[in-house]
Amino acid sequence: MRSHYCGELPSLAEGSEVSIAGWVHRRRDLGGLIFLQIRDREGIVQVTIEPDQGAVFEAADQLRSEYVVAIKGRLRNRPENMINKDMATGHIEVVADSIELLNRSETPAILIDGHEEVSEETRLKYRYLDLRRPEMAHNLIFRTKVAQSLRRYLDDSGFLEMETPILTKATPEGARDYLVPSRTHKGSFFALPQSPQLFKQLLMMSGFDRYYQIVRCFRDEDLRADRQPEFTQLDIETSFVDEESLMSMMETMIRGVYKDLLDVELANPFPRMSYAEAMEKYGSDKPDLRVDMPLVTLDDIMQSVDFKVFNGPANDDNGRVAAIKLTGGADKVSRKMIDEYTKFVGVYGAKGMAFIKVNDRAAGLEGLQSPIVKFLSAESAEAILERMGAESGDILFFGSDTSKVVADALGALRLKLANDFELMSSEWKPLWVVDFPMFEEIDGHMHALHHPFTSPRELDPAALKADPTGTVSRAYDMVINGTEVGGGSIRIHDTHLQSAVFDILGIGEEEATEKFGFLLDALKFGCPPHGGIAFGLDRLVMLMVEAASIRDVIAFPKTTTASCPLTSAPAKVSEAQLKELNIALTAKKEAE
RNA sequence: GGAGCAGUAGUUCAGUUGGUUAGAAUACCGGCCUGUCACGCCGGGGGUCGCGGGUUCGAGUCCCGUCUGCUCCGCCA
Repeated sequence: MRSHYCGELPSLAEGSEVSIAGWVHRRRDLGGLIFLQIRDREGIVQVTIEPDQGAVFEAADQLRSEYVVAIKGRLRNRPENMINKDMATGHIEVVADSIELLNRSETPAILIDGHEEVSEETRLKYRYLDLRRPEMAHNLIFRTKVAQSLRRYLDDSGFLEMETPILTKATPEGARDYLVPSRTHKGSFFALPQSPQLFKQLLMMSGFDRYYQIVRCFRDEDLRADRQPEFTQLDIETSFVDEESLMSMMETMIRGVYKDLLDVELANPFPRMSYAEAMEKYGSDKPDLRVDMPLVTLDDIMQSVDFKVFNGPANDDNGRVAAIKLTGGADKVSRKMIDEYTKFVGVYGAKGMAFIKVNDRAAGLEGLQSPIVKFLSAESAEAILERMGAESGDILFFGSDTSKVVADALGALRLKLANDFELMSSEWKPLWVVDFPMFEEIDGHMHALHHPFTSPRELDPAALKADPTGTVSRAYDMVINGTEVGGGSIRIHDTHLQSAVFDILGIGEEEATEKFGFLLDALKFGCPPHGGIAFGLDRLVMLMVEAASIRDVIAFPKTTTASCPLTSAPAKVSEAQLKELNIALTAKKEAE
């Protein structure tokens, strides 16, 4: 039996008897000596075998990369010989007394050393090998420790971990559903949950006033570096609380996780920012406060500038002119880079991007280098520079379009500039974004910014209907370093208010009854005031381990086309299976 | 649905204006080396250039289509 993981060995005294088990990470022969590096989930340790060790030497001589072994031996300190400081166990070695070969291995398809990059495709196809790599093992172990820390806090605070259905009902709003055909009800479908939202609200109505669940959620939408079709949420709901106490608890929980795992003290309390301020200053509802480069609105100055690109949006209620300042950027940003940044903001809908290099702040218009300077009067130029706090050597980038395009374009450019010029501070910057609008009007249709069960501040249904877009909701998002790690709200617990919200969203009475009748019914039977939050566990872990991709914190993730190269899922099913489900496929390719 | 990048040895990549037998590193196999740890040195094996079509005397290279991976926009209440 194994007595220790490799990673634990440095804490043991020299001469300790140890027995380890794992894979041959690497083998080195030097003359008659054999060096083995043995790897398990916790680390790597060197095992040394000398030629006069007889049977042990014979056993070691058979070993190849990725063979599985169990080794008994004694610890020996060898600090003078250890060159590789990266190996955590570098100053010790195990002198083997016995080596047992547990299994052989074919030549691995991918290199596990980690000193060479392997393509994503290969890594996913041989994921079980990829997960042997120390980096991936670390990420996944870290993930379970995050979950442990979260559970510990919630359990200690009286929360009940409860399960909710995976086979459930399709929701009319929100993301595309993954559907599962029903065999017993031919032609009907289950949907996999996008979140346990309604079930957790029903649990509140049942009196389980503190609920949580670490739960898989499913959304059939296109993937991103931080988005998978199935992902894990820490889902929480509580009764008889307001947003203050809930946010306070959740902060404490997240501060605890950072303290436990990274020994980092996050701000106490987290700062708050309104949605309006976040959009205004950062062009985003998840501002990254590590970067100090706010968007500055210039509408009032640009209204009178004789240049349609500026005065158009400046005079339009839905338009905006704003700028950001890259301090000392005039010399660093070449013409070519400006072209690249212009292309970059083009992706967000910006039709162009004006800039001003401030070569000599004292020289007025003469001191400015820019294609747009000819449209500016000395007074308006001075007003812009004054507003921006611009000094000699700075460069300004302008956005002038609809408010949305300006926010998206300059918001993204701000982060790109910070990355390109290494302006990100290394601190952790958490905050709450609050005061979200209840609704958003898109193409004449009302949309819930959060979800349709979020309570508005305005509790009178009639008043809400009179001015839906003017209403602020009781929602809150937790944002850390520009990543939305969690979001929630106080919910509606009044059946009339819930009906009014459905009505505003264009969900008629009939549809509301069909889709959410059970919720509207339940609200009538003594629903306590309640609210909750859901954290994206994958994103939280990703942020904490600084992973570039969500795939690096999930054991078996999907590719960009939502498939799994390891199992070849999704896959075709037999005619018999389809027949049983009463499903006929129509889109047959002629190639088949 | 759209844009960009990539696909060549087990792996990571190079491959010029279209031109002889497609290279390197690493991994693997054999040999040498008694303190290596990305060791070093010598030798060896290893290729459906993603797939299909086209242009051409000749295509890894040019053109068209298609598939796959990654990133972004749309989408993700």
